Amino acid sequence: MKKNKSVATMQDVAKEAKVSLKTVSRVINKEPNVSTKTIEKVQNVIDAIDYQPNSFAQTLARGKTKIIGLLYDTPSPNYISHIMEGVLTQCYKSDYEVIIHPCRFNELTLLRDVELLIKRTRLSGIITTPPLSDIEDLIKLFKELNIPRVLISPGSEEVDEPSVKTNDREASRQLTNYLISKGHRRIAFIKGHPSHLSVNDRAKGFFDSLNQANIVCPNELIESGLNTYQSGMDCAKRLLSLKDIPTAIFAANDEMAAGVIKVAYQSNLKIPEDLSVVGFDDTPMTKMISPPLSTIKQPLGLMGEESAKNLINQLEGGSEERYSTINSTLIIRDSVSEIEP
Amino acid sequence: MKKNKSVATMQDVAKEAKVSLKTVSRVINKEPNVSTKTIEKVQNVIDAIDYQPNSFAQTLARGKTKIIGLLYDTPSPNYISHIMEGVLTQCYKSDYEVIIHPCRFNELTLLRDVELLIKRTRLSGIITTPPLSDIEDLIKLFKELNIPRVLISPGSEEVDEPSVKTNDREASRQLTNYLISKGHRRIAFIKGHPSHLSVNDRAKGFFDSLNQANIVCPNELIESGLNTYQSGMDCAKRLLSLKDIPTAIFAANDEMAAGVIKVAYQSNLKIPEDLSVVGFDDTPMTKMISPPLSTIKQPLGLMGEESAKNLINQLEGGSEERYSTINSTLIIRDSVSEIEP
DNA sequence: TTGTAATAAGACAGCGTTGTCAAAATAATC
DNA sequence: GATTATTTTGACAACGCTGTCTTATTACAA
Repeated sequence: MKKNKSVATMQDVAKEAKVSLKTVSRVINKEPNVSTKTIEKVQNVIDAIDYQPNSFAQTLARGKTKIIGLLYDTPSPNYISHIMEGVLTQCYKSDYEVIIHPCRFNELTLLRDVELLIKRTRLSGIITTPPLSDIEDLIKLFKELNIPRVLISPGSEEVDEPSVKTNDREASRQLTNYLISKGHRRIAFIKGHPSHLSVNDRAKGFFDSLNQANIVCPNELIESGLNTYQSGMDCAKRLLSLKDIPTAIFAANDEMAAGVIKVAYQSNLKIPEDLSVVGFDDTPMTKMISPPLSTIKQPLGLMGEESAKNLINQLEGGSEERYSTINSTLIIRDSVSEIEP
Repeated sequence: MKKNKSVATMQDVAKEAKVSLKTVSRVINKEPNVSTKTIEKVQNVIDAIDYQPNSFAQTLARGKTKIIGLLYDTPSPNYISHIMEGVLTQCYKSDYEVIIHPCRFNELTLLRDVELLIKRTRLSGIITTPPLSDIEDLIKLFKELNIPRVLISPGSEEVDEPSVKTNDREASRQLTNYLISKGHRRIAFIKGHPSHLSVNDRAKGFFDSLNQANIVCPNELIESGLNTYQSGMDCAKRLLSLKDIPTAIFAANDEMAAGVIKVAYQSNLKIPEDLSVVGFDDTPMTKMISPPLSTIKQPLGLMGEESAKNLINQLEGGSEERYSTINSTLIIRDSVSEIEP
């Protein structure tokens, strides 16, 4: 190939520094047993000619990659881009590359696709986001391929897999407590997408709080949505056509909550005076709608960082905690009113 | 290394099919001059043992990578994730890998960072998003490094670089025309972030329309924001404290438009009855606020696809158009009212 | 048939690293 | 000062593929 214009190679460094190839390699990889004098000499040459090791040659020689795959399936742009941000910064620090891979949740070829991805790019580890974190066959595949992995927010509780979770259930309980503390007793809940197990915790926390306060929630106040704005509207329509409408509605995500608010306005209800609404996720939109929505914020960036840290730790043979939980926080804005009983 | 558990290699295929290494290579790369019989024989073995070529070895041997870098600097999650989606699907088809790389616009190390990225990962091509597409030093760097590239939505008109643009100026003109057609004459404009050249076109189109209609726009009606919700509120406050407030406000992006709406409500103005508002970008939020915002939608996914296509075409020696323009479209919703003069 | 051109298949040397093992240099011991 | 550890360096063969060049095979014409 074009030997002339090409980038500097280890050969060049070795020749210039008058040492062997292997010694340069040692310096680069900070291996022990190199005299400080040699290190300095080599490092100077490296700096001088701006040498960058060829990662492909490294990978080939080492027999293993430094690449992490981030799998996702069309979650909200907000979700994935923040998770990604965290994963990238962490991987960048540890000199790992990241391959972002969109999947189709309910595509038949999902498993094969992922298998090919892993084999083709020789991924050294994988991070999954919901709802992929709950696909049992996928996890089985990872096990078979024996590939290190971290699941972000798996919904099932008994997963014996490295994972990063948030305390959604507890946060959800707190938010419900907050509603109750404001005098609400007739509270409706709109569940999230049935196949997204990870949103289940949100419902659980809701019921935890109600039980604790000895409030019984009639079935008519429980709706099931699809995580979309439209489905939030649909559920709200049913809820608001009840003879005895709820005083507050807790939607399992912000989009659905926004749908609720929309329908409430259409029904000439004022928010929060006539109806309190809360959501979950703290998407940017929550600040911009009227009234600004009270909700729960997941530390997405941190979750991304944490999962990458966890995975890299596995890869480098560390033995830290394989499970971690990060706290979500309540964001109180103006969508809840105090009511007199 | 662990020769036992390892994945299948070209050797294995060659041995099994009783052909030479090179012949297997030919089949894999669909090179000419292989008899159909041999192709079939080899392909069968490949399928049977589920052989996947080692891309690192390929890259090393070929002397060039199939990796594209996508550079971005904290644009809205919505923007980057849709662009990314398009880039990924296109690259996936052509068997390219994508490395997503966040940059810090005004960090001193930006240039060095990018240079290192390129050298370290041996990127074969680069795609930039705004505002990076307008950093002259960055483009100079690309030129020096002689690396193929595509700029998405560069703001400057005279860039002689492969690029993918939208007809923002024209779309903006049309949206303004629409306002005028509804009887508006006193229309305010909130410009975008001064260092994001790409949003300039939006202002230009606005003035195009006004000029065409022989409407003069007093200076007091031109505000300059920072693309954020908060800055939209700030600008709106000034605009709405004028003695003679505008009948319509065109904000250069949706976030700022949302800020305008917020402030208008605070000032007890009804929208669209008392004030019409339009934005730009069609972020998901625009449907959820009240009233749903009229705006302009950029085909982000397509833009991503197009830029990847363009870049890959350069890389593979094709000679198609280096510039392309994709049409943005007007999205008319309920934030504009007709006014009687 | 025989000779020639076209086509198909293979041998072999890299690509730029790292791992293994051996050699050289240095330090430590008696 | 001779001998033995220890540390530091180097030679060389992988890693799994592709490019170049050569050879074997087949097709075609005379």
